[in-house]
Amino acid sequence: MGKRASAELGAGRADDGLGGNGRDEVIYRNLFVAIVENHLAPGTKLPEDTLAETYGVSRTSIRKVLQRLAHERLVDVRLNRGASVAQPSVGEARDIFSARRIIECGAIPQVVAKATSPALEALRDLVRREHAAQDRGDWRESIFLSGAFHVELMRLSGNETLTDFLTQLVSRSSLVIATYGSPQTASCRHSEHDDVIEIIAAGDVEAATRWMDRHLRDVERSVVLVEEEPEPADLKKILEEVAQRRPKLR
Amino acid sequence: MGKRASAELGAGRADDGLGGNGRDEVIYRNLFVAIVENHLAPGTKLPEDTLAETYGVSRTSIRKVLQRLAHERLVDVRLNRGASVAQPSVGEARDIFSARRIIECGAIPQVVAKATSPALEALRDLVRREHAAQDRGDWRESIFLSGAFHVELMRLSGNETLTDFLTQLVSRSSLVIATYGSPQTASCRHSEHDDVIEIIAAGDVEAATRWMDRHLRDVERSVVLVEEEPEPADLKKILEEVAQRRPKLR
DNA sequence: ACTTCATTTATTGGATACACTTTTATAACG
DNA sequence: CGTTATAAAAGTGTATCCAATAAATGAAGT
Repeated sequence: MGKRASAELGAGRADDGLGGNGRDEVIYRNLFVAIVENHLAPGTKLPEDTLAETYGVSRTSIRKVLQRLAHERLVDVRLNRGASVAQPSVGEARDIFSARRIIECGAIPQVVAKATSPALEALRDLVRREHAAQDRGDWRESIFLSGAFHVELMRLSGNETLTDFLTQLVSRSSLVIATYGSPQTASCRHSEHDDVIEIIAAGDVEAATRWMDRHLRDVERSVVLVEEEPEPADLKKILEEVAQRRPKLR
Repeated sequence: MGKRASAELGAGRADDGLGGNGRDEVIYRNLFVAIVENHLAPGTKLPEDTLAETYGVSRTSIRKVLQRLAHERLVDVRLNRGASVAQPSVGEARDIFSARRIIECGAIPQVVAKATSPALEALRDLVRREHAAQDRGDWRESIFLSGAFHVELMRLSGNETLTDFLTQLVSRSSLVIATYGSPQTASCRHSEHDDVIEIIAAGDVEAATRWMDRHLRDVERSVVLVEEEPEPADLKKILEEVAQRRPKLR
């Protein structure tokens, strides 16, 4: 895993309005990256004791971090049942992408208006790194940088509130990608990010908006696809079926 | 203060993905309403001990609630300095209203598409209550219900994620109104909420979008107005001026 | 009298301890 | 052999305790 690009994907600012103490900020970022880059699969339990030992702090600090991640909907916390990596439902996934279309397209005018040359160059660099990651087959980094691109684009609008919202939507998108959709599906094709930079540089609001809408619909279509059953897991039945196919243990 | 309308203004759902235990959920809602209805002025310190005694729980639970409110940007938490009711900056205020325009206008198509008769009737009832509060001069309830209207309108879209975002934006708007802007300015005039219901009932997406944009710009203009200085509080000067006006103590 | 420095007080950050709930393991029973 | 009941284990929820930091008070010096 190369040098981290956490800075770009926000993950909450250093001073975030919360009382981030530096130490638990590090813990937060670690968990955040672990979840968003899919090192921790959706549904994975996150026991407080384990995390506390891992990071050499007490459960108190861990709980704070988990609460924060829960509020960002990256983990589920159920009463007396602890925290686990969130598993977005299909409906949730649709909401997320719908929200992204509305917000990212809606902010395009301000993004175009405030886009400066150096800012665009920074975006180009981000895309370069994204392509590099893709070429070397590092799909985790690739997805990560792809998300960072969208967030940084939004940051150009100068609207911190919207940027925070989008940061959350983008990280949740990563969870959606991890839950539904095959790895290569999401990361490989959609790297037309170069295009939109030039459209924005040209100052064409209409075209940029249309591009963004199409782009997001493409990503969504390539991922959500199947409405799968809630999976109460007829474990018994499944095992019986398998057993019938292989009547004896060889 | 009449029966509360907390349900409408969200304030986080009962099961919110966090481990809301019922007890601290009550505490959260209390504080939430107190802040949004401006019973607690922006900048008010919120000492943990005081709150703990008030609600008869330990500081631990209070801290959890404060963290949550901090994440929703209704309180500021600074390291080793505790929590206080947030004071949105002018820039923040602008961002909030800008975000609201993008999100609320952007969601109009889905709102119109999914609006049902009973849903619209519920909205009309909300407006009736808003007018009632206005007529009796209860500007707190009035502002509260006005916000609830926007949130409930968004809820019609069926997009929970966007509804959550808007809930946060609306409550922060209340803080902005409390910080800048005179009470009657904000609550009195803008009760054209009836109009948009009929436009939506008629299914006119274009008109509804235009209405919403104009409405939100009106609200913003009536509130933010002045870019005021950071107020390092020339306490001394102020007191001297007062002293000069009243040279002797009676 | 005003400023500066030291001490005291108040308040927060974080760790530990204990009560309670859920889950797992074990044993008794059908 | 499978099912249910009981007991142990693991894990979470909350309160309390101690250390660290910031605010407030008071003293000394200019």
